[in-house]
Amino acid sequence: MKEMHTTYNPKEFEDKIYAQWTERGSFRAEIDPQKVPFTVMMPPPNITGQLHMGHAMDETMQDILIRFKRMQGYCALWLPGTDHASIATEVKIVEQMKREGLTKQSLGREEFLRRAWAWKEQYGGRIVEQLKKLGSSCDWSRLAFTMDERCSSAVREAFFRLYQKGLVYRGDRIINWCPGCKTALSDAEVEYAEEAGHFWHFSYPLEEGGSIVVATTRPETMLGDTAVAVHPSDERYAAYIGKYVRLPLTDRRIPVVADEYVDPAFGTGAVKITPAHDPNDFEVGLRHALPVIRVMNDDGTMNERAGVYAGLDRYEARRRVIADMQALGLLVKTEPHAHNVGHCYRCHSTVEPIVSKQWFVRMKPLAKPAIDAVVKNKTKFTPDRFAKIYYNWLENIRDWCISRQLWWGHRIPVWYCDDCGEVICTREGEPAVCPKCGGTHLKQDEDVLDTWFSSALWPFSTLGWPRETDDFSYFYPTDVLVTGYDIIPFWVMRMMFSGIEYTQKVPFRDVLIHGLVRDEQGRKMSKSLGNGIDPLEIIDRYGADSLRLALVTGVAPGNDTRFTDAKVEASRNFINKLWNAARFVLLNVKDDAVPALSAIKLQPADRWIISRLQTCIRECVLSLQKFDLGIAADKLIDFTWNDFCDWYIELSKPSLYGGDDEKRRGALAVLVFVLDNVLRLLHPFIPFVTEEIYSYLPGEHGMIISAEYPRYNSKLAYKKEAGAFEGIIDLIKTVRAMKVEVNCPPSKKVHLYLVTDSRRLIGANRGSVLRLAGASEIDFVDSGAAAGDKAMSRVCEPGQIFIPLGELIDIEEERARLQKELERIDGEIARASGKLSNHNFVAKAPKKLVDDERAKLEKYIDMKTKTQQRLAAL
RNA sequence: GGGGGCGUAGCUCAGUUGGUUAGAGCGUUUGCUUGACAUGCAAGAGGUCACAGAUUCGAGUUCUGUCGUCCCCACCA
Repeated sequence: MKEMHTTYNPKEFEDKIYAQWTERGSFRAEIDPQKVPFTVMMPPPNITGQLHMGHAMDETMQDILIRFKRMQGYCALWLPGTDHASIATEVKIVEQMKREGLTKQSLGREEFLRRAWAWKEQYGGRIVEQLKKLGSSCDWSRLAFTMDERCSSAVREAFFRLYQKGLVYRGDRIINWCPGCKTALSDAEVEYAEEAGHFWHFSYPLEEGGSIVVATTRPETMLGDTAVAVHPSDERYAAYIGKYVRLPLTDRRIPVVADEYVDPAFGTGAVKITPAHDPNDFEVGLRHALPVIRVMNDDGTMNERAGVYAGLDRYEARRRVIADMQALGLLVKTEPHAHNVGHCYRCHSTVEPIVSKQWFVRMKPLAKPAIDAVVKNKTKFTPDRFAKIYYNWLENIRDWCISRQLWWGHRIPVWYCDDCGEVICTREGEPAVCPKCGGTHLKQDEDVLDTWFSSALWPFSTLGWPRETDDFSYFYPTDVLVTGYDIIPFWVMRMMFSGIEYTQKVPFRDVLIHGLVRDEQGRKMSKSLGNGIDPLEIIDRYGADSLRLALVTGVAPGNDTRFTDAKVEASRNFINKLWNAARFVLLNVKDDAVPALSAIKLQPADRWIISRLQTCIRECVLSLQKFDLGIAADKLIDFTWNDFCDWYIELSKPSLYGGDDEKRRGALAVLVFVLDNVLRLLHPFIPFVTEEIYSYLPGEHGMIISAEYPRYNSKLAYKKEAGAFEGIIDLIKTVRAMKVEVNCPPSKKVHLYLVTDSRRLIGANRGSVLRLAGASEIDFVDSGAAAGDKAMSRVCEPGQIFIPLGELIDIEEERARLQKELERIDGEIARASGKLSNHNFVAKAPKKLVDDERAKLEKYIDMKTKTQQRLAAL
């Protein structure tokens, strides 16, 4: 039999084991009608991305669930993939081209796309390799990409269906325009941040004399003003309604209109209306049939409609407008004003609301069924409070702008007829002839779709939809989606309504939401702060298992967590403990044949640990089923370290070294049995080290990844025996504490005198008690007198302990200690009898609770008597 | 303006449907080269569960309010 290394060194086996899993196809989900499928779709990381802690946590949680279900016998599919990340990737490629002195325009669309694909080939696989280092057991044979053929045909089909149903439309609307990326953005892609700005009050002269003062934070937009609005019931301005204003800096004549939108209490109570550059103004403009004058170009400079300001950057234009207004004596005042400014989530440029012709998805009809599905519990959020956030989004949703003025992405499958203007959307192929006029001058829409349009189809596009593939019919709908709360609006919500709309089924039954991984000080990890911790570096230092465990312990679903080296070290220490426990077991096994559990006579300690194991299995499986990964991990660590290592292994030593071969073989059988269970229980959390240790276990067995997950076995619960055995543990702990109290060195053996009813049980565990309590002899006596006058005493679960300590003990100190103990016992008696004298408690509380309380009271009364006797004897 | 989280040991956090003496890791105190492990072992110290009410036989847990703190959404120019 091969021997384990003396120290836990993950580097020696993690890569090797991953290769073994891959070679054996352990991750591959083969459709099996006999099995129940369990499917998880990996949130596809961006091809531009590098693995960060957020991914590491997300992947770890998914891998835990997948490995757990796989071991439970499900046909577990974890489907991996990457996202083309339209805007993020295009930004990177443009940057790269810029360094070479190239632009999109100079290169042309075709050449640009060729470079983009080359870029994808070069970097798109990087994150996939990083995922493997974590131990992710995904089915790489099904690796998907949002722009591969499968996903692209799903996008085409989805768009076509929406078009047929009139759920997509093209129109001029105010959208968020990013002058940096030169594309439209959806509402979700804008991030707001408070900035110190100014509020400029401008005086607009009325045609008939007098003036009206408006306030603005974006003076340059006044060049596109087409009205001034006041509240209809605002008396101050009642006389001006219907009159005209001469818009300064231009020669335009614009009306004063009345609109409910204006808040008379804010600012001057008069608002300049710029329909082309403000969403609210746009609405006002529609109500009053105002012209829409767009004064800005796509790159953030002013256009020819801005007159003398044409060609200036928006901020330069702002300065000039202010200066010119001041020169005209029309700048009434400037006041500081903090306001929220929208920024592009990719390049962080200040976003401009601009009127523009874009494609939109009509959201109202899609949102309703998506809300209902969660209300009706077809899809369940964990923790469920996130359902509220989901509702909140969907209930207030506006139409989704899906066109992007980019090249990298799914081109909008719409053609325009140059001859008659007909708009053509086809299910597949490229139309050659206009169905309306027969013309052949057809041009495809220049724009691509929002990246999230294809991600929204992820749970089924990856399985072959719209074709009725075997994968699709077997694995869909998926079971659980694991993701962070920050992308509920981007992704979760959109998958929900898309899944329901296209497949008539919710795309997943559960959504497990986790929080953010923060740095040691609780700050969000970010590139700009430079406070990100590289998971790969942590893996290099501690191994993937330690990282994984650190990411799930002490974490509650949905809550943010801080990542610290100390946490990884704690996990590493645990794994080291497990490693050494295994080493202990296996060193003792040597080349012996280990008997089956059923073939040996179980000792009390054996039944105790086996019973504790059953409890652990039950609680662990229950927690995993509820997605309480942190709790499950805690229970496993606690059982392994405390019950198994600190108690059972120590308890087994007298059997192993006592010279009784039957006992030795019995202890070995139990040690191997428990170790085997512990490894399988822990495998989803720390797959590498459990696989490695498993390979050293005696007997014929395959790999742990395909082993069965432990199941609770009521026949092995041994409730009564295990309960009784707790008394032995209490006895040992009490003796240990007694020795420490009097500074008796652990190496000095003491003589125990016990007054107890549990002579048989203690007798059966005599060796363990002597060894673990550090005692030389045990005598069962009827009273403490046998221990002599100068003895100390304590009451424990099985009875009363006396230890004659001769000169080692100070009578006065012991008396004081007993006095203190008596006070504590009195407190307990008061508490218990108080509870029991409460008629309501006795009458209304469950019977078991009342009985327990009575038993406790009796125990304390007994303890009090014994302690008092001891005090008197001193 | 709307919604949500958090406030528990020195620090970071768990705490399942209300029910023994409120837990863990780290830190800390004392002792220990105990035939797997000092990445360890044993024994400890350390908590008015933010505050005030309410419900209940019983509240860290449920409800109401207050304070502090963080986040998301909306975006009154």
